[in-house]
Amino acid sequence: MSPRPDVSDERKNQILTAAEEVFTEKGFDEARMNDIAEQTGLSKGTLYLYFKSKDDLIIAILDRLFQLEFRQMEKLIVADKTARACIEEFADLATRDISAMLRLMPIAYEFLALAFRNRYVQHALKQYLNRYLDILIPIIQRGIDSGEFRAVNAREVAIAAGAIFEGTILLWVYDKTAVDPIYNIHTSIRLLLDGVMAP
Amino acid sequence: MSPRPDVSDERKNQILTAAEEVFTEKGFDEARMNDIAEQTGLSKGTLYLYFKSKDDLIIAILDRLFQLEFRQMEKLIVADKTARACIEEFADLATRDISAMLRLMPIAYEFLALAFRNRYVQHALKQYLNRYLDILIPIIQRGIDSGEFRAVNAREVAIAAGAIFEGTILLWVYDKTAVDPIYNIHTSIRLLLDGVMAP
DNA sequence: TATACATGACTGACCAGTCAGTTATTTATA
DNA sequence: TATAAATAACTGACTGGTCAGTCATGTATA
Repeated sequence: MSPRPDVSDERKNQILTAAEEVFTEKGFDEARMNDIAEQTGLSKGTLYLYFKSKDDLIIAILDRLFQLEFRQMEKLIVADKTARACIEEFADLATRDISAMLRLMPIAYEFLALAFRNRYVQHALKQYLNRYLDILIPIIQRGIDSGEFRAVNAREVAIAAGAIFEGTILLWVYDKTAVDPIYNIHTSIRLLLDGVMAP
Repeated sequence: MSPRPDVSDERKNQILTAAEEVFTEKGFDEARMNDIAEQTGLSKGTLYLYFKSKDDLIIAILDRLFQLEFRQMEKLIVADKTARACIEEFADLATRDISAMLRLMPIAYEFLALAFRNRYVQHALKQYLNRYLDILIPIIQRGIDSGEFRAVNAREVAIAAGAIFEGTILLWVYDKTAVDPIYNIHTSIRLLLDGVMAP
């Protein structure tokens, strides 16, 4: 028997949550390992018991973030709904926990910048987009086949919808007073769908 | 008379161009002032004759970037065209020099991340969005008033178009093989416009 | 000769990562 | 029950490398 219960999973998550907070506030480079240690209530040495480097910690945050996103996507229930209703529900789902998401945008854009130089980050983002397309394209195709939608290209529509989602948040970063992510994502998706509906 | 001709404007631009290159490749934090000096063919000390700090240099790059963008926007000629044609020309214009733009995306996303912590960057991005909206909203409104478009909200359409533009490039960063910025921006804008046209 | 322009070795602050030492908890033994 | 042994968990002062920014010293041109 171990002389003490294993707390490593708990500690790892505790550290990741603290790191997320500190990185969000200061950025990857301005954040000090000491800041993160302080935020957890642990010492700097302890961080290195659970993560072998600062970079390792950053990558672990990326992984946890995408796990969450994927779990979110899987909540979509397709059964007996119109394609339009499915896509609108998808938008609902995506905007449901938006305040938690928006909080993490400083990190998200650092990851996007990192993607140009870091293969692992690059691969994670690629996976994310393709997982999204694999869900949305069949729904749109079903809408086309059933005559609900015009004979558009399903992939092009899926990319347009994805661009609206990501782009609206980006515009919100440009000016938080000019754009309301939830509202504008919904109105934009509706305009797009209007352009796709069969006459 | 000065003992030598004033080269400071030329030097500044030379340094900015070199810095842009190095920052694009390595990111703001991994880039060394020595790297930039080497890229210009000047010495590190000389950089500090023209820019008082690394941060100052980064901000100067931001300023030059937006100057260029604004000059690009002003090329749009509105006279005697349908609103739809105007918006499509706007998309043409925006995608014309896209390869130069895409090259700078690593920097662009670093600026977006910076915007959360740096007031100056924040203000520059805000200006940019609002300048864009000030151009596009009147065009769309004109389309509505003339009966070319349905009675939609001009601002919502402008934001949707902006989101498509910015979001498509973002999706391209996610996966450069899955998205073709020029092609997908055009198809998406067209789908949106289809949704806006009067029946 | 006067001076704008340029240099690059140098410095000092900074910080990721280390490690010798400490503390806390459980188990084994008497 | 008391004590000792075992070890997981944790600590924080320290180190070595790094790099932005400086400045004493050139150099070329009017």
